[in-house]
Amino acid sequence: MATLPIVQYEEKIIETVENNSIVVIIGETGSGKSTQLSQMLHRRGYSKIAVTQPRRVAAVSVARRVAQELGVQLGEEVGYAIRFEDRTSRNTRIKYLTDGVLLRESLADPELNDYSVIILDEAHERSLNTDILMGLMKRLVKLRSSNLKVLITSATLDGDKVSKFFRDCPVLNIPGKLFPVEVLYSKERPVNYLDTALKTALDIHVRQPEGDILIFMTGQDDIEKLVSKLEDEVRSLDEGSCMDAIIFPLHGSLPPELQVRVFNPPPPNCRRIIVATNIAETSLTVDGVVYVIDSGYVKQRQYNPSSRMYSLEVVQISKVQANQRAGRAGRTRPGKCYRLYPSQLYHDEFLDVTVPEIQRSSLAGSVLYLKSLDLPDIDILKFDFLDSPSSESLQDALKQLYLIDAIDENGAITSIGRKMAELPLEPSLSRTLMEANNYGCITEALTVAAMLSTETALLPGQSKTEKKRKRPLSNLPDGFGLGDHIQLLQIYERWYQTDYDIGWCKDHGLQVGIIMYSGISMIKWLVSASCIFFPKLRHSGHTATYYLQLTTYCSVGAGGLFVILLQISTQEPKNNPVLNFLPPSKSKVLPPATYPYDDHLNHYCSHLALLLGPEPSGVRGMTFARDVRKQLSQILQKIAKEPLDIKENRKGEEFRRDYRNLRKALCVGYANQLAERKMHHNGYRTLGFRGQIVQVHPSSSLSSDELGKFPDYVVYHELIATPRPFMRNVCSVEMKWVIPIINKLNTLNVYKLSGGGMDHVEEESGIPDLPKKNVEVSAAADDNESRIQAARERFLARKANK
DNA sequence: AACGGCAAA
Repeated sequence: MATLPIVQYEEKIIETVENNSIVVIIGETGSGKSTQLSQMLHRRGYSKIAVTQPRRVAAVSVARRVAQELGVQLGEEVGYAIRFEDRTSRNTRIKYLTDGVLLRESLADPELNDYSVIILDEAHERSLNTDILMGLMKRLVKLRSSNLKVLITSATLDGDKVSKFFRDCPVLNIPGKLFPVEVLYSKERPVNYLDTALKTALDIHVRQPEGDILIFMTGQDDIEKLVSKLEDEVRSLDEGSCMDAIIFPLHGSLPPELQVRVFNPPPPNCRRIIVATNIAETSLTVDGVVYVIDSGYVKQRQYNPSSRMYSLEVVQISKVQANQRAGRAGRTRPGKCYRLYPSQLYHDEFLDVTVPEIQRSSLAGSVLYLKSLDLPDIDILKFDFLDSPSSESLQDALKQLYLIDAIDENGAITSIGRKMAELPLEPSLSRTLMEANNYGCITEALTVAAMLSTETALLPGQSKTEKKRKRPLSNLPDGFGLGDHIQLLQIYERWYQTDYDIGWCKDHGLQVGIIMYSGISMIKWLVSASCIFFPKLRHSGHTATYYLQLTTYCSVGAGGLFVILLQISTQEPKNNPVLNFLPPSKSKVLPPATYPYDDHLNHYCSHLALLLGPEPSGVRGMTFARDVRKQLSQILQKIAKEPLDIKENRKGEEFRRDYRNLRKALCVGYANQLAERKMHHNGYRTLGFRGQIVQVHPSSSLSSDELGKFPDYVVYHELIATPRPFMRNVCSVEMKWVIPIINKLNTLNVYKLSGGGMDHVEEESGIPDLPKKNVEVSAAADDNESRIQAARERFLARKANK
């Protein structure tokens, strides 16, 4: 601890913080900023300190580490708060939280008066939430200049910019504890970066002394190709000519038990070669890496506000990213970084900093959030961001919010919008929930919202053997052909009928997800699943017998958080290492009566977290949906004036063949995401400005009629160009529900929405200096008028046919 | 008939 570089700077840091409201800290990797800054300020007597982290695991593991260093019980003086889990108490003085949680807290108390210090950690990653927080902090220090200190940690290349943003606040540089990394550039950009990476890796393997190799690629496809090529090449090397090599793929859609394999130390005289996405850039740290091969590329999600479409593109990384990648080689000893691009390219073409997420995302949710804060002096279009999103993007957000009644025609937040902002959902889904309450289908709508929040519950398993196996999707409900929202609802209802049986998910090819337990919640789980102590777990009410097996354990993050993965299966495991792993005295019986909690076990478990999941791929599966649903219904109950009729779920009501009320609610909620089928084929045109021609995604459960035609109108959850434009997750709606929305589209006036109509200067000038957008509005209005006419005619024609 | 970088409330 004493060797952390930051310790020498304590006096300087404290002095600067005492004299300034905002301080930027440039803390390189290994400087100890995440664990030490909060403790220094705590020692200095600041009453309550919040430290934000962009990732949940980081918030938990750093808090755990700090509690350990201070010798206190986690959740007392030192605690953390992440979604679904608040481990703090009245005594908590240092609180680690995800930036999303702090944003939620500031909704309840915009001045965040609970805190005397707020530290925004990892601000250089420029996550959407951190950027909004930076804007808010700038205001807050003015309001609370006497009793609030803000610290922002960033990267070398970004520090001056952040300082400038905060009125030239002081910047402190804290060196890191990395070993030197020699950077080698290639002479030119390779034609085929996959082959070049292959050659470079083999060259290192054959010529260079021991040390693991980490290769940064862009995605799963390239990783799998490179892994198999590397395996072939390594196998064909002469026996004994060099050391062995073991090759691991590493990316987010890999099941966690395969992800954590890279943490196992390699056998003697064996080199690990890890082929990874940028998951290894920040989220996972592998010790022992000495050589990094950097392709210079990354896949980025991009939002285009004029087409309202997302795309996933391979782009050049930024200098900050390149340096972060290089740094991965110097964690345990001096290393080397092989950049597969020329040094000139790095200096001349690479952006200093990654394009912030706020400039790459749809902003409807963020704008609604800001509106709901009621900041009196703030015009949303002029909100002071470190990097502003384009005005087109902000206007897009305003239009969307207007269409779903979250703001009125003058851009002011409505009472509906206020309630929507309370829900941790995209605006269209929170609007759907509001409407569903009026139509008596809130129970179902909650489930739909929760299932859509998982994004990946229905994805098939990723491993090759999984792909060969035919997905038994045919056994799953089909949504009666009405669309994916209905199908997701039916799937969840089925799962509910099995009493949330994890085996059922597995049998039906659904992602289960990971449940993260720690501390007391983990002990509770251990007790309830006494299978740890008895290898057989009999699932109550069912005849099947499940077995639990410890598959692996490892430590992640700087705080030394231990993760155990347990696997549930219906096959009897060959061995059960759990019994060996637990302290011998506790490995027999733990009767529920001794809980809470056997001191020894409690102490033991306070340094453990447990990830439980049979075969999750990505963290978000069915268990996540269940957590989200519970959270949403709690929030809804809280903000409702009268008690709501929310049931845990409905059983066996599949006779509701048309789900009319639910689809009606969805139509209102997704008024900004409507599409109309083209006359003569199954393509759709999105309604609203600049209609896009799009197709229903082939994976959709939406079915066509006997003539092979899709419904005339659908709502969609997302537009994605991959690279052809698709609507992902669609639901059939009826024209008569759509007409009021089209009418509303006609009243849309961006000028007024963005507050321009209230701008005195422009009004008094008398010059009708209408922005271009107004021209667009009238053009769109004509367009819509003719479309309504056409729709009416078709409607009447169909009626006449019947 | 497509196919998914990483986060988070």
